[in-house]
Amino acid sequence: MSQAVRHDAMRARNLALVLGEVGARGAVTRAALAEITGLTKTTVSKLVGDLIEGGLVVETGAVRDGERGRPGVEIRISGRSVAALGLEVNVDYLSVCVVDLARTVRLRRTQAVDNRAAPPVDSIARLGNLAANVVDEAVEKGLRVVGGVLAVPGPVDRTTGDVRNAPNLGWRDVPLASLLRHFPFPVRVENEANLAALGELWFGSGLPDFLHVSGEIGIGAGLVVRGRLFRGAHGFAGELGHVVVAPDGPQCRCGGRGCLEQYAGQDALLAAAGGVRGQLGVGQVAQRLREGDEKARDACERAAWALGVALSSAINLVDPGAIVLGGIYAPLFRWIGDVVGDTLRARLGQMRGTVPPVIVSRLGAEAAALGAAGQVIEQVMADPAALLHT
Amino acid sequence: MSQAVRHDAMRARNLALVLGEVGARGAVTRAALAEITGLTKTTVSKLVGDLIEGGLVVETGAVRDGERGRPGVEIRISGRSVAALGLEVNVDYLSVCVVDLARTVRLRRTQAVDNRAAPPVDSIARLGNLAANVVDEAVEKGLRVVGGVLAVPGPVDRTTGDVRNAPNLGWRDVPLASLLRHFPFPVRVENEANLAALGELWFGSGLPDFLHVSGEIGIGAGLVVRGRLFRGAHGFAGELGHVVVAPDGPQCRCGGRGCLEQYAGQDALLAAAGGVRGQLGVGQVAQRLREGDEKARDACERAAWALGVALSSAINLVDPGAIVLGGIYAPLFRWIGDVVGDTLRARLGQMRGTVPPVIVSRLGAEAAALGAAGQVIEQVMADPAALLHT
DNA sequence: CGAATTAGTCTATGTTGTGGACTAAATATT
DNA sequence: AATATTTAGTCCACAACATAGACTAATTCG
Repeated sequence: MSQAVRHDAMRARNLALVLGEVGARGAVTRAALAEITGLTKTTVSKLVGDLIEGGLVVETGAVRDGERGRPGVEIRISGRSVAALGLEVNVDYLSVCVVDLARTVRLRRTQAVDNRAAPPVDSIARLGNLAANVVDEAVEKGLRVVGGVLAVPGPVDRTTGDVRNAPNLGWRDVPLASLLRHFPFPVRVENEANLAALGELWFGSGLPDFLHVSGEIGIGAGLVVRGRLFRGAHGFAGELGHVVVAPDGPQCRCGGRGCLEQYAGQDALLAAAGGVRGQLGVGQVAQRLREGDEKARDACERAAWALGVALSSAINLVDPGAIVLGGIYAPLFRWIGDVVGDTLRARLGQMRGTVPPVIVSRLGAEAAALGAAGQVIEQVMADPAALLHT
Repeated sequence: MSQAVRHDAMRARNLALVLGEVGARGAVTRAALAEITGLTKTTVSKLVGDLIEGGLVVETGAVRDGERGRPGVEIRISGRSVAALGLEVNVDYLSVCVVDLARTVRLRRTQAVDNRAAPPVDSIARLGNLAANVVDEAVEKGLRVVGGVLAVPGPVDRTTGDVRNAPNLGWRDVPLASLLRHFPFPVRVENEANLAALGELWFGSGLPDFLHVSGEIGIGAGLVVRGRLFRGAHGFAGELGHVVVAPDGPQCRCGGRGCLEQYAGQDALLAAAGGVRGQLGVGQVAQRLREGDEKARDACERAAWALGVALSSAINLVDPGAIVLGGIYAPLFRWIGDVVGDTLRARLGQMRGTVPPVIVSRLGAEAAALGAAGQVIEQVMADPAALLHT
């Protein structure tokens, strides 16, 4: 519910407005900020003063742009004080990163571990260590880590922050509170597919509207509309893997039949490409494709067709601005992108003038960890006043 | 983009906050409002004073609740001053209504016309007349009509307000500006499925989260999340009719195959129920069903199964809080509701703890016109200051 | 009937943004 | 080279709005 607006809330909003404009434009003078925001020069000066004092922005010297008149002083987001921690547990690796307020990745560590084999407690402890080291390093660099978000591959209970069920990890009711309380700043938990989409938003293509598809063992999707994540009524939106491709298709572990996952999930794709389960990785499939392996090519085509079918349903329902393929689809994009696009055009082209473009994510496995850190940064950008007064 | 907050914006927001609280609770005293909103009694008194002066709320006498202390004076939304016009063009009828700020329907007129047969200009003129009469009557009742929204069955260009293509009506590039400028208040155009969903939100079940399915010739859906309509990147979200049921199913007019519309659209349903096209209405099908007609029953079952399949994809993607069936599915609900529910449970039950309930819309053909008027009311509630200062 | 209690108003005060005057620092003009 | 013009940023008096607490009003309890 929206809250009452008092003087402090007014100030908080205007601070966020100015900070957001600085972030969006990279470097702006106070005078330009006044014109953009509609606030007076006086007010902008005061707001910028507070932001500088809080270390959120810095003056970067006068601009000599050849225009006449006194040159303005450019203001930029400061990357030297506030930072955020991103954490990720996934099936076969752990990853942490520290991102500063200017959205520069300052530190990152990835550790290959089979988290299905290890008990959850061990994985959590290992991640905790990794993160503690990275945070120490960040502090040495003069950064102030103000928050963290942990990405887990499965639905997260939005109220408690616990993981109810992460089938890919084999986790069930894992209480993450112990890990999260380990730090001197708040740490939240969030679904990995959602965070990968946000990673793409803040560190990838820069598009404000898209559906990001994370192909892994399951297939998740994160919908970003006008720069904001769509979560649905309970926070479970984006289960693209169980969208129907063929209602009488192969049995799926979800209880349904013919779900996308059975055609384009990692296991289905690898099996169709001719690997014994667990013996073949996506990297090797890409290698075989480069060598012209027909079985691998057919497997990709089938997966891409199914992905196109499921995405055509998704586009009809949620009308995304673009489709971004990530996860295992990124390395395979050369062999699936066109088939997906063709399938979409065949099913949607007549109805809509334009079909959303299908593009590949340039972010690798770190997408979710980046999105996690980015979410903290976003929170600071949305309410800088919260940081200034404490 | 969020705007700068000045004193007037602060006031505007607090006015909206107070008005919204009055609307949500039906009747509240100033003292209760102060406690609810966190504003001081002084401020609430001033805000309420302005709202009373503007005719948006009224005092309805002291409450004698048996508690000790001075009794408070209850404030309610006033239905006696501000009102909104809802208009709807559909395939076989025109409909207009006037709704007051208390969301009471004050006037409504429906006219059966075959708008496919008539040229668009005639339909528009007829609707204009109908609306002008109703507005006159409203004015006689002392109401001040502050805005209107027109519902059309097809995608609307959000920027110009023109209808690009309404296949069910046979309309193409119909410029509605002439009709819309006819009134001394602004009139916008909006998609009928979206407005039907909003009608359900404000005049129906009262749920804040649901997917409303408008079964007509096409099948549209409107997604409401936390009391707000989800539109997607271009405003074309909710095309449930072209969600894939079977990728190699019957050819659809959209260019795809096996779209939901081919199984559960009005034409498909009536054809399967044994009618020659145009000879049988939904009402008669319901009659036959009551009489135990097997062909009609099988047709409904097949449509319901397909609807369940498509909805399971939709639920996986957008995670709605409930499914509300409207349009032609409302009179047929007795014969399709269970099959839809069973299909959903079979496909989703294992994955999610609970499957969204499938309920029937209690609103009839007026859903969209009500939603249209409701949208104007909502706008007033969201920014009452805009009305007060002019 | 007076004490206690709650509703609502009134007045002085504080916080924030505004608008215009003012100072500062550059380029253009003479 | 000196002066005018232009733009950036600061300063100060003022206005808008919310706050806090005193005050008045209207009720129930004892």
